[in-house]
Amino acid sequence: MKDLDPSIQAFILHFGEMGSRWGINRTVGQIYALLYVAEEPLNAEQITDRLGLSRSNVSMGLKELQSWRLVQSQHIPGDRKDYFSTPEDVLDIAMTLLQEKRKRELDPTLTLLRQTLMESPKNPELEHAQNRLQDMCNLMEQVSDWSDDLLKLSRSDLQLLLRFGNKVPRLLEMKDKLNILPKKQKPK
Amino acid sequence: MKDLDPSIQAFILHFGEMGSRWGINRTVGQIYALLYVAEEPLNAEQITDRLGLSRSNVSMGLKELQSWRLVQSQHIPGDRKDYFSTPEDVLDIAMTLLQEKRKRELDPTLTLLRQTLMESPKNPELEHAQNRLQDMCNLMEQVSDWSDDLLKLSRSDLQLLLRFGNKVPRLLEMKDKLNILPKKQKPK
DNA sequence: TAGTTATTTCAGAAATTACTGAAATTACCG
DNA sequence: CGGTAATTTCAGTAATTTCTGAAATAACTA
Repeated sequence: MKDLDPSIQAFILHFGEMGSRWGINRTVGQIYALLYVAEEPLNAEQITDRLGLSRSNVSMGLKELQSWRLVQSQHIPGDRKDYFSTPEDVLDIAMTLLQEKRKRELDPTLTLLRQTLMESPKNPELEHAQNRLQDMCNLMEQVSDWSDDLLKLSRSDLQLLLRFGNKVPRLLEMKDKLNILPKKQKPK
Repeated sequence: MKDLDPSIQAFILHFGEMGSRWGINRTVGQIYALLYVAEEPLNAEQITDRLGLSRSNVSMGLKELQSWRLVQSQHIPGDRKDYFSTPEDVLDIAMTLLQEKRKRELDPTLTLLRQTLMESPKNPELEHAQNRLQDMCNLMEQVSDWSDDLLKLSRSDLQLLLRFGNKVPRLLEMKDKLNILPKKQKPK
């Protein structure tokens, strides 16, 4: 791993190792980390050199990261190479991650659950199972709706909400007291 | 896979396949799914039989699930075997998951980032990198604090919050208008 | 306690996933 | 177009992870 300060190197290696927990592989984690701290967009060759990976591996890794929308590519006029970079804004990054994770880790299961719950149970054991699936389905739908709503918030509302933290419960109390949100009202 | 209704079988297989995306393996996913829909706690042998896995694999899978606190074991008087089950309440399950995911997927990185940010940058390139890491660190800390607060909520507040969904932004507006939250807690 | 049953461990096998280099494809330029 | 540089694909290999069966350990009972 060439030309990299030890602390940056440590960061890149860490992302590589965490990659497997996060559902990407080591290479992909490293490429992301490198691009994330880079001052300028980098081309595939530069990435290959700095990380000591094969060119083809870098190509595949970049493709993967693009499929997550975590890196973007751009052309620099007068240069044939593709240059890659990560979005500046960490909140944007987090929202993209939320969206992609939901798509990959939640939606498929939600689909299956809804499908399964269409059938009517034929015996007590099945009925119990269906109840369990219904519980899971309900919760996942709520989480899914929540994340939808999050994704629609403006940047400033998002920041506000994040900074709120432990004050959310107090907001909830407030709602009771002030009776602002009608109990059964549909979303507009 | 014996004695299982096709729809339940589909559910178990699906959990097995999703397992790899969720950071557990197929076997662990299947065991969890089976226990989740079971009417009664099951012992390791029953799991082995119904899923067609090796006894040792089931043992390891159960250990893994216990390390996630997603299944609990209990003794049934007069029976030597251990019986395993999942918590009843899906909200409990979700909160456990949140806690464990944070511990495994967020905390280690937060630790590394904080460590790295102790050092002072020696050149412009490093300074840029440190700024990037600082941004990431701040966001992750906010997410971490948020989840802490979530975990402290009562069941009923949690349910309320979940059902809220898209009304959260309205709450945020409200906060401005009503000036309820003390300003002393200015986030740094 | 010895005898029995249940569980865990672990080394090797099997399966899966990641990585590489060579070849094919694409993109660009004159 | 033809030539060149950049990228992607893909078959084979390497590395990693998962799974198994046998052996060791632990838990219980008479």
